[in-house]
Amino acid sequence: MGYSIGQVARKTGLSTYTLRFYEKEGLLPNVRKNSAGLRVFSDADLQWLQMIECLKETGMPLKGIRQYIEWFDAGDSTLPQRLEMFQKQREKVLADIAALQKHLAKIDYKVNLYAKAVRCGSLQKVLPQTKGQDITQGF
Amino acid sequence: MGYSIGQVARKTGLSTYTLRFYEKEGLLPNVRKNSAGLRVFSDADLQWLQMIECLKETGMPLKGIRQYIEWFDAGDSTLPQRLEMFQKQREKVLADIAALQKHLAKIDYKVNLYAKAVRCGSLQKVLPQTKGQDITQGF
DNA sequence: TTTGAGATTAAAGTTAACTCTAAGTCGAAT
DNA sequence: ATTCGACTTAGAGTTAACTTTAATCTCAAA
Repeated sequence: MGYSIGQVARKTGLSTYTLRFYEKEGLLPNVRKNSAGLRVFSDADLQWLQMIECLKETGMPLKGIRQYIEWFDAGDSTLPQRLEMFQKQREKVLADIAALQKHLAKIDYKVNLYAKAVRCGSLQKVLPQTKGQDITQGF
Repeated sequence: MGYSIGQVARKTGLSTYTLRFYEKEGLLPNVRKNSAGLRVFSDADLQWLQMIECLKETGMPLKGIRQYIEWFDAGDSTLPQRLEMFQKQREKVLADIAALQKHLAKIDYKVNLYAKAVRCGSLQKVLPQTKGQDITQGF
C-alpha cells in the first residue's frame, strides 16, 4: 500500500511526467512524500486516477476535473454541484454516443462503397447515379 | 450554387478563420476564387466539409483527413488506402463507443450516489460499507 | 459617392495537455 | 567508493487546432 511514481506510471499507462503534471494542476492533491522527498502513491490515489481517466476520456477538460476535486475537498456543502456535474457529464456522454453512431453509419457506407470500388478498380463506376443533376458525393 | 465564406461559416458553424485555416492545411484544395479574389464555395465544397466534420468528430487528426484528400486527388490507384482508412476509422469508432458506454456506467453510478447523498446531506452515509477494510471510493 | 459589412493576406498569438531538459539527490549493488 | 537507475525541481519546449491582428480590398446600398 504505497507506490512509486514509476510503478503508478506502469499501472496506469500515464508517463511520470504526466503524473507530476496532474499533481501540479491540482488533480492529485494529497500525494504523500517519504522522508527523502519521493512521492508515495496510495490506493486512494490510484482510485482518483481511475476517476480522472473516466472524466478525461469522456471529454472533460482538466480544469473541470480539478473543480470536482476542489468541491470534494470542500466537503458535503458542495454535494449539489457534484451531482449536477455528473448529470451534465452523463448527458454529454449520451449525446456523444449518439453522434458517434450517426457518424458510424456514414463511415459504414463509405467502407461498403470503397470495398466495391476496390473490387472493380473504379470509384466512378460504383457511385449511385441520379437522373437529373448528380447529387452524389464523388469521394 | 456559390457561397461566400461567411455564408459557409453560418451553414457549418465553423468560423471564417477556421475555413481559411482548413484550406491552408489542404483540407479544401479546390475552392474557387472570383475575379476579385474572393472565395466562392461550391456544393461539392460543402459536401467535403460534411465529410471532414464526420472524420474530425470521430477523432481523426487534420493530418489524416488531409491524407485522405491527397489520396482522393491521386485517383483510383489509391482506392485500397482509402478503403483501409475507413475500415480503421470504423474500428476506432466502435471501440470509442464501447469505451464511452463503460464510462457511462461509472458516471450513472455516481449520479445515483450523489442523488442519494444530496437527499440525506452526506456522502459518507450513503457509501456502501464493507466489513473488513473499506474498499469504497469515498468520492 | 461614400459608407459599412464583409472579404483578402501573412504572420503572430492562444490554449490545452502534455513532454522534455538540466542539474541535482538518494539508495542499493558492484 | 562509485556507479546506476529512479527519483526530485523549476522551467522551457512541443503539438494540434484554432484565433486574432493589421493593413488592405470589394461590393451593395443609401
